[in-house]
Amino acid sequence: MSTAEETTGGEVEPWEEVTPDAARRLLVAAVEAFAERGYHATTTRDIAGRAGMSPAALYIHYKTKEELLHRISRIGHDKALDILRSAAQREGTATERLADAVSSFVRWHAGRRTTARVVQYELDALGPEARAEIVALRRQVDAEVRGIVEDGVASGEFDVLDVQGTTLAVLSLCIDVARWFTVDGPRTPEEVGALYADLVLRMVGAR
Amino acid sequence: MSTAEETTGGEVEPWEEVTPDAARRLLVAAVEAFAERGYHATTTRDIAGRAGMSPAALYIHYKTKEELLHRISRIGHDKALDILRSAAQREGTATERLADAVSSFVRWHAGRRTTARVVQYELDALGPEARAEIVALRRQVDAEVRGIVEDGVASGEFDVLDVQGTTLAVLSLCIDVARWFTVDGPRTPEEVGALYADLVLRMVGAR
DNA sequence: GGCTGCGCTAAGCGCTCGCTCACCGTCGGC
DNA sequence: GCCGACGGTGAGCGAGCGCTTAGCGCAGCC
Repeated sequence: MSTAEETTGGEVEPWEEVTPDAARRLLVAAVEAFAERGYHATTTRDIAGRAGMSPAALYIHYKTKEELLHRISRIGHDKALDILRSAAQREGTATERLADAVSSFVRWHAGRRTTARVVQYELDALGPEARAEIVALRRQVDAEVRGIVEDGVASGEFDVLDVQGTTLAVLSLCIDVARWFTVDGPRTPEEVGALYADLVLRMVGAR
Repeated sequence: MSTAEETTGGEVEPWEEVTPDAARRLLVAAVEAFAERGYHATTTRDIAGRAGMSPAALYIHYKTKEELLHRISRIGHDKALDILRSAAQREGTATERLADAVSSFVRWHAGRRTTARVVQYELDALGPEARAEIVALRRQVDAEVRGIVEDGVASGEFDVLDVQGTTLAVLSLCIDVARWFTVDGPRTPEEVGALYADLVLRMVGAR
């Protein structure tokens, strides 16, 4: 496994699905700007400038500034869901699968922190239709984690009183990594992933 | 204990320290607007409108829109720190104090969710000086929780490998309540507080 | 070599933003 | 009964926003 994969939860080259090249450069610039300043504080001139283009160029590839956020959010949620599904569907005990899910999910939130910030914290800036689409993806994210917790309870591996509440707390813990993590900090994404996997196994009372 | 106190972590009447009355009405309106839409998406016209005043009235009581955010953030952080200090300094075992700290901190984040959202998620909208002041308060918040965890480790009540990392995770878990909690949800602030206190005691390996 | 289509830019439109200013009603002190 | 202080308003300023449009340079085709 390459270093890039280790810090991105399996993501080799991000945004490679966005074409043509100019559209990808604009999208990457938007991710950086949105993560740094927030969607509403970011101007289309700032995005275009970071991509080395004129403000008008943005509107050749995207209809509006909101469409840019929508695309980022959609691709990011797909990726996050992918990561959790890979962990949930692998072979192994519920304990192993939960630890894998948490550590890779956390590695993604820390390693690709700019993307994760936009994905997790700029949801409210989307219009009703786009938000509804993303909320549906988030429900699937919740379902994946809840499934592993339920498996662990059923097999007697876990000791959990409130499955839905505990699932919510586990996801909440992972998601908030995108808020506080910084590359200047004392921990690598891998270390945070390992620490969090341990903490979550304690939360579910894994034996 | 009254219902108001139960859902606000001891806060009887919020913002009573803000005078005169018009300044408090503007500030309460700003908290609602910032929590709902975010600082940058909120206009001074919106804030004034919610307070039943003209846009110009805002500038009689506050120098800028940012000063409003600063005051909200400062008062909110003071309150949050108060809540944690009360729990940390009470008599009892580290286990009891940590459970008390987490449940009351979470009750505040859930019960006064609008305030907590602004306090926890609009920090980046502040200028450098104001942000530095708030960051110092947040370090004190961290120190309070870390103190309890260290006490528990010293007394043998807790089993924690990484004290700083675990403290960070505990606080992160509590803070993120402000993001997902809603009054329409299935849980009351008290229920979330109790659930989270239990989860945190598991995280620190309380016997 | 001339033509066409496309990615891109320079300029700028209409609008709304944070904020200001000239003015006004009310109320306590004398 | 008049006056100054103060909290408030209506109108609007300059700036910067998201987005549009007319036109330009260049690669590909005949």
